[in-house]
Amino acid sequence: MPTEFNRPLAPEDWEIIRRSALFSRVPEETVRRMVEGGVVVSLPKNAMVCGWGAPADSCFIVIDGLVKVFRTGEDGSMAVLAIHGAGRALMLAEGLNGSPCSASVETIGASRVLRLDAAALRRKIAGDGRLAMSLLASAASHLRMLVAHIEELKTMTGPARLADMILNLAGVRSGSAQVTLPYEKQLIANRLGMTPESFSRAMSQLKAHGVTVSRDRLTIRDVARLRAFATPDC
Amino acid sequence: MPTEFNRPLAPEDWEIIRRSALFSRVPEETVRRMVEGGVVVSLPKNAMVCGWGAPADSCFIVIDGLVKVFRTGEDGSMAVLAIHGAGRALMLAEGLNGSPCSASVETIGASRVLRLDAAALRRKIAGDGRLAMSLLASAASHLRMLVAHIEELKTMTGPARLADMILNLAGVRSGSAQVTLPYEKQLIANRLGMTPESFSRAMSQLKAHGVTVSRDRLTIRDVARLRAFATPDC
DNA sequence: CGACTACTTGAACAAAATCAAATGGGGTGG
DNA sequence: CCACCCCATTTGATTTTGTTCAAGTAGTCG
Repeated sequence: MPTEFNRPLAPEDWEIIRRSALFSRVPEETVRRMVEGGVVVSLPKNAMVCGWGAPADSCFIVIDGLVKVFRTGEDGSMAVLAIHGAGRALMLAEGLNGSPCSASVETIGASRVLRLDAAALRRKIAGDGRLAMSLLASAASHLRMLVAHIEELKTMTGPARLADMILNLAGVRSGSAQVTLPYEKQLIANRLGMTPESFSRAMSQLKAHGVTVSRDRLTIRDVARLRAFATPDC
Repeated sequence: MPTEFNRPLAPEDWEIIRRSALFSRVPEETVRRMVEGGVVVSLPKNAMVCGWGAPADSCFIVIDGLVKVFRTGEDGSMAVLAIHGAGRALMLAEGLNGSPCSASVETIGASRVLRLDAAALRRKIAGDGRLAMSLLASAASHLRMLVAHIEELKTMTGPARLADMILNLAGVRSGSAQVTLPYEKQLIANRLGMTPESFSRAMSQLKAHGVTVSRDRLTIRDVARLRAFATPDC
């Protein structure tokens, strides 16, 4: 368990938060009030941010690095629910109504997160409808992500899910593209709901659809073609 | 498309909403303000409440009956995300921040829902921190449900998911129990992420673990034994 | 009674997990 | 600098799981 280093919010961290998707449409003054009193926590790789079932007395905002949100079964199996980077909130809904953490969170690389006291946040919201609204918006986007995740799991095959993820990473509509896998393949595999072996085979299949792989760098020859494979109909 | 019958909120409907899990911990006056101006809509079976992608200018609360929340793929495939009964909110997060509906909702039997104007609700929240907090709590519970759903899909086999669902319906820790399936098996199958055929076979497997089936009535000989099958470890 | 729908069952097939064994870097200690 | 080890990844063979297609049963509603 390596040491964690804490300090108050520095200007460059403030900029990251200010610009994040979560707050980009919220008045600056409102954001400032929300993060007031927060502490920046620096964490090494594989550090636990919070554990399932624990009281969520803090909320977090990722400033830097990547974290995985996951559940573990009694048998030690793990299901990755999401992987979050800068600007994403963690344990927001839980912290705000005093419920226990619904999942565990760990860093997957050296990261910095802003820790906010849940009780203080609650007080601020009670007095600021605008802040409440922006947090509700955050919850809504979180919900949409989970819903999309479930839909994927229920309706797409493994290789299709992988293709879909790669296309999202590429973020391009047509032509060719270069993508770098943002983290270990094992983790991606779990996030996509498959074993590392299946992941590897799925990747092989994509080679037949214009994807070349070298290490963690992918080249998509024709984005439209790959999309046609990921979403056969429509 | 059969007619829908609308009328203002009657006292008996008020009681249902007042007592629902969503509002049971919220001050009565707050709840009253929230549902003020709402309209009760009576819907027949298989009526659409709202469709994916449409602007969510209304939020709903189920008063009576059951609705399914689902997504459809471009190819017509359907993925049931949840099935909700009395007291559950629909399109709450979406309505509150003006985003489009993230899923479709249809009744699966004659139902009544309370329709609330999203813009009006938004205004009320901005002025009432307590109301905001209770809605945030609702969003949180919704999140937890989806997270649990994803975990199930990723870590349990079909029969285990079915067993788990039955145990939840029974709501008993030990001994024996009687359960009535609350809706069509096809729908349950989809909700559990499998085909009707697989559902049927899964049910057969459970017979070997002390479950007898007759129509939509199940008898669990020993709850603990079934639980051991659903959650092999721990 | 007959048509319809929901459900069940069977057989063949497809997808993914599992078990087992290679491959291949990257980093460490010598 | 090099040999070696550790770990992630890949590949192969096999088994489990679940889907698909097809046929049959049963209850329901006209």
